[in-house]
This record gives sequence, C-alpha cells and structure tokens, in this order.
Amino acid sequence: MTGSRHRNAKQRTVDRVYEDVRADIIRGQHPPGSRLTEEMLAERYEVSRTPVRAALHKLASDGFVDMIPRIGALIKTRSQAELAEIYGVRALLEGTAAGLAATRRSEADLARLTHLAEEMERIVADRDQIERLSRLNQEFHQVIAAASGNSTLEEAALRLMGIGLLIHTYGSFRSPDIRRSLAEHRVLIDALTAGDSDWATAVMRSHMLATRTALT
Amino acid sequence: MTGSRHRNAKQRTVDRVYEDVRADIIRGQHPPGSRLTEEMLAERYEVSRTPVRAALHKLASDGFVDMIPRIGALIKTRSQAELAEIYGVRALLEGTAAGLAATRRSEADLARLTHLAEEMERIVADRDQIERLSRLNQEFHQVIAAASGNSTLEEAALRLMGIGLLIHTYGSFRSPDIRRSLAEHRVLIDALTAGDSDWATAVMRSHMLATRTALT
DNA sequence: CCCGTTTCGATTGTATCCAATCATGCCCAT
DNA sequence: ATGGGCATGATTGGATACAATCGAAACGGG
Repeated sequence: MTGSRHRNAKQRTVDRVYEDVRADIIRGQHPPGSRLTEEMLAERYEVSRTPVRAALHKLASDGFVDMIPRIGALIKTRSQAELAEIYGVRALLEGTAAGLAATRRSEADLARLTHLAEEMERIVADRDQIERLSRLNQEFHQVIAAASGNSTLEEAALRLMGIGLLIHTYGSFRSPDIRRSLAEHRVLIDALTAGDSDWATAVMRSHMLATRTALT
Repeated sequence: MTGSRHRNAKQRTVDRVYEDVRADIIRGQHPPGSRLTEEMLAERYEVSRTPVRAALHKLASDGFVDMIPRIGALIKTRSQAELAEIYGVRALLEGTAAGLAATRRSEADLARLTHLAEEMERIVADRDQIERLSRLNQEFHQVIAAASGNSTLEEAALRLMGIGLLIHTYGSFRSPDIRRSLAEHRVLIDALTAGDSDWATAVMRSHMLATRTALT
C-alpha cells in the first residue's frame, strides 16, 4: 500500500509472505481478533521468522493487524461505525479525485474504465466470481484516483481502499445494491467523458455514500 | 504515525532509532536524496542492523524515505508541487475535521487550543524557538483532528502532517505569514467555541490554503 | 578510443541464536 | 475459598552469521 512499486521479476520472501497473509485475511481465513504468531506463520509458509516479522509490521502499518508486544499480531477488528467512517472519508477524497480526473483523464483511462465496467456487468450474476468483482471494482476506483494527477490524494485514497478490503465488500452486499453500484459506475464514466468536474464529484460522492448505507 | 500506541515505560531500540533518524531527517541532517545504509546507521547509533531495518521500513511506510531493494533507503525528495498537493489535501481533510470538531469539541479541547495559541504567540518573535513553534503548531492541528471524533479522518490528517515536517515548515516562512497564521488560529478557536461547523471548516480551509501559498 | 563483458565488492535479504519481558497459571497464606 | 505473589514458559526483540543479488569498476576486444 505504502510500499514500493517496481518491476519485480522475482518476489522477495517478505513480499510473498505479506501477500499471502493479506490474502488470507481478506478471505476471512484469519477472522478478526484472531492471533497470529511469527513462529506459526513461519512454519506455515516455510520460511524463517525474519521475513514474517517484516511482513507483519507492514501489515500493521497498512492497518490490517495490531502488533501488541509480547502478545502477537491481532487481526484488526473494524466496527460498523469505523467502516462508515472509512466510506465517508473515501467520499471526500475520491469525490475530489473524480473532479480532478474529469479534466485530466486520458482516452486510455476512459477506455480502461469502460472495459472494467463491462467486465463487471458481465460477471455480476455469477456468485462464484464475487472476489473477482471486488478486485475489478477496486481497480476501477484506483484508475480514477490515479487519473486525478494528484499523487497525495491518490495515495490517501488507496490506503482507505485497502483497509476496506478487510471485509470482502461485495460479498456482504445484496444484489440490488451491487447492480445500483455498477449503474453508478456508468454515470461516473459519462461525467468523466464529459469533462464535468462538479458532476463527477457529485456522482462519486453519491456512489460512496450509497455504498456506505448499503453496508448496514 | 501509523504505529502502535501503548504506554512505553522503556522504549524499544527500534523506536529510539526511528525517532532519532526521523529527527535527523527533519533537521536536515540527511539531505533529500541522500542514501542511508543499514550498516552506517547501525554504527552511528551503536545497535545491530536488525532494529535499524525495522525503523527504516517504518520510515518508508510513513513516507520519509524510499526503500529501494538492494540499494538502500533514500531520503524522499518532495517537490514544490507535491508540497502544494499535501496542503491541498490537508485543507480538505482538516477542513472537514474542524467542521465536525465544532460540534463535538469538549471544554478541555478549547482550553488546550487556547493554551497552545497563547504559547505560540509568546514565542513567535524568538527565532531560536522556531522548532518549538513548529511542534506547538502541529499539536494544535492534532487536537482539532482528534476532536473531530472521526479516527479515520484523524489518522489520514496526521499522516500528512508528518510528511509535511520533512521541510522544517515554519523555518521557511516569513514573519508576516507566521503572524497571519497565528491570528487564524484564534479565529479557528472562535469558530469552534461558537460551535459553528461551516465557519470552522471555512477558516481551516482558508488557513491551510494560505499556508500553501506562503510556501512558494 | 569506445563499448561490451566479467568479476568483485558493497549492501540488502534470510536464517538462527540468544536475551528480555510479560502473560498465565500455580501455590501458598490468610 | 480467595486473593496476591511468584515461577515458568511462550513470544517478541536484538545480535550475529551467512547467502544472494545487483551495481560499478576494471578489463579486454573490436
């Protein structure tokens, strides 16, 4: 999340462990509140404790676990209220980002967003592809954040998106909410295509706040 | 920044190293772009590489350095444009936080803010206490962010405040700008005392954007 | 003289070992 | 029976040793 982005032909052990543990958390393998010890993870992934420790600290700084000295890493629990907070702040940040993106987006951005929207609509009915739907949705939002041209804004938004993944978001939504969400994506693309900042901001804010409500 | 908060009677080595390196960066001991090797820091602080590495990774996740695999930690360079971005996003986040704080602030919060404002006014003329002025200012903003009652918002704002410290902010301001800034603090307290959300939001936004301009 | 190649060294990445500390549970005294 | 204190063990924190990888300089060929 906060980490470095470079072409890694071969992944370092610490990165592999980080990704694996993170994926397990998102999939609910490690339920909130459960305890992870370095030794246990080291054994499971067949590496030494050193990379496990590094990965755990990174997970902590990304808000996935709490590291308690001499206890271990506890999977962070997010209350309903915190989740609502996150979506509220996302509305603020991503709304602004969408407004900026409306004037700065490239044709390639629009094409990518359209492709993502189509793909999501294609698989929306398939309950087996919920996880993929969630990833596509995340990428959709990432593209817009990046298109804002404001890396500070983008980074802050990305951070919150990552935390939100703690709950396998789409899985907890009901079908009508998901379809509404996808329809809003289309409107968002229209606003960005039109280059209308205010419209884009409003749609994005509306999109995030509707999602917040759908969570409860 | 992102780290854990617990009563630390005795500080762990990694924390000490983190604080020391961070302070050195803020003071300009390590100029932007310069390279920090683990071994060099281990020798300087007379510890092994282990806590140094942990501290370095934390600094990276807090946006103070870039960790490049097999190269080392490079002190992050922030362009004028990035700095402007940061203050822009702070205006957004802290403006919202101030609006929330206007309705939720306690009497203790107001007292603390008033005390901080007075203290800053008392030492504003003393060029030797620039660093202290900067710390007090930071605490002022932290108190408001915390008073918002929105921990997500608070955390995001705190993060950006920390990054902003990369440039010893107040040191690069001219006297009139600093005095304007302190005057705005007073107005902010008035708005919070009155419980006027819109006013508080507007003042905070204005305060941050004026600061952004003063930087250039 | 310049450019590609290869070797060497510097630096991070990983493993293992030892120390310190705190949670837990047992035991004893009241 | 109950509460407090103490011993023990589990777990992280730190140090050291070793491996891997990449950059840079030296070297050789064109």
